[in-house]
Amino acid sequence: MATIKDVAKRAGVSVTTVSRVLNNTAPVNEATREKIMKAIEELNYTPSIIAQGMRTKKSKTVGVIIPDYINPFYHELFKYLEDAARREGYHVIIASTGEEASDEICYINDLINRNIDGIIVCSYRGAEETIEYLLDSSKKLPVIFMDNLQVNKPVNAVYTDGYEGVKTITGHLIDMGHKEIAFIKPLARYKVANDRYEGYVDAVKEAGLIFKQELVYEGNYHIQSGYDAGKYFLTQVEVRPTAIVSATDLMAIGAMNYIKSQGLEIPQDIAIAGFDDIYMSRIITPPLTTYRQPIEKIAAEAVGLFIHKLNHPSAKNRQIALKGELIIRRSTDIKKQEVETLL
Amino acid sequence: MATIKDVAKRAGVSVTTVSRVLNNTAPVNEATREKIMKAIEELNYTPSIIAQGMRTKKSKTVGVIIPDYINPFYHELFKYLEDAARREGYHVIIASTGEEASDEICYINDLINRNIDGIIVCSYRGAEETIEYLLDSSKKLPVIFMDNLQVNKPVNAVYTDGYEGVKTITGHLIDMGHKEIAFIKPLARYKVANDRYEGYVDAVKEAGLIFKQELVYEGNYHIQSGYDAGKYFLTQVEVRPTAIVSATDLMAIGAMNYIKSQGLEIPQDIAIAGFDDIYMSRIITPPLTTYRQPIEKIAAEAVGLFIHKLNHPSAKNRQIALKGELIIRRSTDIKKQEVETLL
DNA sequence: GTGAAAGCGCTAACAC
DNA sequence: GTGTTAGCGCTTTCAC
Repeated sequence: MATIKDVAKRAGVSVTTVSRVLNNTAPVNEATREKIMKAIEELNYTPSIIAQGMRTKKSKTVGVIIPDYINPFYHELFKYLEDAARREGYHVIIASTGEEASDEICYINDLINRNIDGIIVCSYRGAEETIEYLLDSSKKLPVIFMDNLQVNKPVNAVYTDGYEGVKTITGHLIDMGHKEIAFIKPLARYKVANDRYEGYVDAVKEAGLIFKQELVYEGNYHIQSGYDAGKYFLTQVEVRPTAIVSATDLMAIGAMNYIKSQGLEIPQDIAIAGFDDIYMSRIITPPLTTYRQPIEKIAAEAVGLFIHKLNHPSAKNRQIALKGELIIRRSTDIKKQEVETLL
Repeated sequence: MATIKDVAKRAGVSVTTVSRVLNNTAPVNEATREKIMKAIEELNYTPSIIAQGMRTKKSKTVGVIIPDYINPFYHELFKYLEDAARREGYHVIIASTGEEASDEICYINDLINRNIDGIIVCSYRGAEETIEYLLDSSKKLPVIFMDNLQVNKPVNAVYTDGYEGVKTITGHLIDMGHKEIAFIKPLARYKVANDRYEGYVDAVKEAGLIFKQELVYEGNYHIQSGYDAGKYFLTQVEVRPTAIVSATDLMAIGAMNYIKSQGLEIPQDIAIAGFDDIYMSRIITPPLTTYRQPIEKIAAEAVGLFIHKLNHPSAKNRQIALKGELIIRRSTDIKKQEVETLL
């Protein structure tokens, strides 16, 4: 690997000058510049990011904290995040969250002492301590939440408007003639979860339907809890709902599986809709109606927010709520295809 | 962030001594060691990996090249890879492969000048140039292939025995009484693909069945090509097969979708089996019979190989072929559950 | 417009 | 057992 010294020697100039043309940090004589460019070319030189980081305390790397690896939504999100970051010249290091809060904090520290330039936190649902630690870190480096946390401090955040989303999708079910609509609710700790819940409640109430607490099941984001929710709605409630809205696709798919296991038809016997639009949702039968999160845009905005905060550390934090899109498929609409042909 | 200097000052010793206790690189007086440990504790010091890398040319980071993000198998693999690497104190940086071979090489270079300590290549299916470049790089740093490439040079590799796997699964179908068994073949460029194909061919022949070329469809790993394969087998061949074996779960799922769209029943009208055991395979209906890749073990072995090569650069390269496991589900066996209850 | 020199935080000879 | 020193590859004053 050629170093800046090699380039300087070959071009017959000092390393300073080479650095200058590399970073455009001061005017350089055109002839000198050309000599240097030629040397760079010939030596196939690229500056060592490590050495740069040593001086500048920057690493052109951003840490991404992903809640659990269970939900494929995060895999997809991560991909777009990686793409968006790369387009800006950044690498991405993943930090999955574990069990022990203290381990997590160690891990975050580990990232920080790799001089990462910022942290993007995807829907963290772990320990309060870790959140606090992240909030604290955000004084020192950009921390972007892909979520709408219920915290007093106005953090930098980007997320899909869950209130609007669930309201839209519940409205769709109401339009389809359903009167008894159940909801699989996410754990209520954070605002993003409550937003979705409130979207459901308001849609039901505004349509003049009766809101029934027993039609709300609290899931834990895992597919199994969607399955359990399906079982609950089919066996434990007084009047069986004719439709189910789930706060995530994955739980909706879990519920579908229970319903199918009982020999019931979707959507004829019971309609079902999710939220996210993960890849799986179009593959399964019947394909799942859902509210698509604008995942690519979310990723781009998050990286944008990060870059902005990096360049303007004192800039006011922003919360960006993005609209998603209602995707109607067979699971709520019998007129749609039983199997998607465009995979 | 405290530095080694701060620790040295606080402990009243030189930085060298601190470095020594940090790295256990020379004996240190017990009393001195304790003083230093105390200072480290008090300052909450952790060494800067960047600065360490500056000297040692190591970064405690490994680059992972993932072929496409379409197949969820790679998401799952990546997770285990990350876990295994972390357990060894390594971070993982992802390098997805793109369209342009020259871009890819740039990207690999970019990783290398971040001083990554090695590269793990997952089933790369891209440009020949890139492979060459990687092979060339492997002279300088450990490169582990998670694949069995058809190259003359004996690389470091770990992979699931595809011959054995597909032979097992085809054998299972034969045991179930099938005589006309079709195969969705992967692109044949690399050994790993041909292994699977040969497993199919040998299973058919050894069972005394007639091998028919028209029952082999060449897919491109995407789900859509599985769908196309299903269509081909149902509409273009003389005698419709009663069973289909696919070289990947994803293509099997694509084929299932076509079959279901035609109103046929799986496995009654046609049985189908895959290879991989991705998460989706147990969620869909009917659940998919498959040959499970020992993904966690693959990841662990790959990281092990990497570490070993790092510590013994001149060690002979090894190819590790792992056995998988036949997972029988409803898609080939009517006696199994229509829907998995354990998600 | 250009260069010399210091220094980022660390490790590794080399001395003592 | 411990300290001094050089230097990894780069950026950045400060001179000229």
